[in-house]
Amino acid sequence: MNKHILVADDDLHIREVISFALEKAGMQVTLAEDGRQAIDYFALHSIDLLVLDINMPELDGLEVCREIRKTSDTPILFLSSRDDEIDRILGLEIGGDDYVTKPFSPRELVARINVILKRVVAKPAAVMNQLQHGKLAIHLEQHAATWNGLVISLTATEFAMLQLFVRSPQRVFSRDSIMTGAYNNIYISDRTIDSHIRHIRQKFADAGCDALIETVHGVGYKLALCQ
Amino acid sequence: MNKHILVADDDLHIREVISFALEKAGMQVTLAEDGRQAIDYFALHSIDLLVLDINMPELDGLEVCREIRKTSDTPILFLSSRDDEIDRILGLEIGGDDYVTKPFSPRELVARINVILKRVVAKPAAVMNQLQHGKLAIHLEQHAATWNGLVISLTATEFAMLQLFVRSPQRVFSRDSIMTGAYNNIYISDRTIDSHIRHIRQKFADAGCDALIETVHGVGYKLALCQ
DNA sequence: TACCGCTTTGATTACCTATTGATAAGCAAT
DNA sequence: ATTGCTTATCAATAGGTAATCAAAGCGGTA
Repeated sequence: MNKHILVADDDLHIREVISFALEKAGMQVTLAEDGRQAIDYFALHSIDLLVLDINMPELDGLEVCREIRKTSDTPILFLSSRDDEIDRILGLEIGGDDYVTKPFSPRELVARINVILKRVVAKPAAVMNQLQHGKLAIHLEQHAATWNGLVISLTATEFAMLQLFVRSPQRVFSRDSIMTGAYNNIYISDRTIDSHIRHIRQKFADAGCDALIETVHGVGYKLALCQ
Repeated sequence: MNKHILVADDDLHIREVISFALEKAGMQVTLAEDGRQAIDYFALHSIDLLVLDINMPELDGLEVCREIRKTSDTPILFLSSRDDEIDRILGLEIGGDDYVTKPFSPRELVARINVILKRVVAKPAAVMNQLQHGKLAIHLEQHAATWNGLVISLTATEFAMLQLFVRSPQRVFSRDSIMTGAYNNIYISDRTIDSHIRHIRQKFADAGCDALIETVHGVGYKLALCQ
């Protein structure tokens, strides 16, 4: 259960301080003197978290991170000496999880490591329950649509039809397939479909959106690009 | 109560880092992958604060802010990658409340968010057990509701139903889901639900609150925005 | 037991939506 | 331009849903 932390720093004193603090916090610590050692050790051991100094000769922390990230999502915490060094640590290319600037308090380092480690087992954040198509959004739970942030109230049937369109944005729906998809295959007149289309168009036009639904002559209707 | 934060960033890793940090700080977090999603989500949910990445494809954070500001004063905190972007943000017409430059420490972000939130509502941390939605408050321990400070006495069933609504504002509840959520899945007539809705509406109307619960024809009922 | 307040329900009315046919407008090929 | 077909529009109707109310059922209390 006690976590295995791999620490890479070229400064012996720092290594000692960190090692002492982490072991005191019940973690298993492995120390690397440079990036090369860290990468090699990582390849053959199961590590729960890496602590990487950015400023190391030869292979610096960022490069180590890049290398690690090719094969692993193991959390990485960076140590940096100056603020300007830490460009994009938390950003896209690198993929760090947090950073600490030197000088740091060992206690803070431990605290931050614990935070990151807890995250691994934490629940994923709530998923946004909406379908998106350009400026159009379908809010399933709220049973409502928005266009460019404007709420557009739809009746149950209109909502079902629009939802059908958004779920297959580029597809052309014949009136028959609308009957099957938005209703339960009940037969209704083609005029009924037209009528609902008209109402939907009207409501969106009122919100400033012309041309949400396009007519494909002789075939049916489809959702426009509507960006 | 626990605040609802909407975070928009196109970088998955950043979203994860932020989401974890904020949830750990007791906030409710919703993640958006782009500005469009954020705007549309915002339209139908009560959000206490937005975190917007400035650098997003399509609709960037500044544009999102501009859009939001047309209708709302909800605090906005920007994430920016470069310092030179920041001058414009704070100075000009945009209307952001703070900014954080990447890379940032999650802890710093939380701290700044808390500062902003406290500025908006300087409230004592005493009363914990209540749900809030605009002027409506559900006092769980007292088993009572208040609207705009006025106490509204509710029966047990009415209280259970209203609580269900407040826990998911703007969500549409079918009569069935009300039975499941507010009762214990016991079958009762649809008229019973109507009746309780009527009583709740009546009591709030007496307190000066019309349109607390909206009817979604053919679907069910939902709590109005009601700010 | 009788009372009282809350819950439940059926009946009635009011309201809203869906549907449709008629008519006008639009499109495409001759 | 004409013709034949497809789509748009509209208003009226049918059908379904919600609001309201009164009365009955239920459970606790005096």
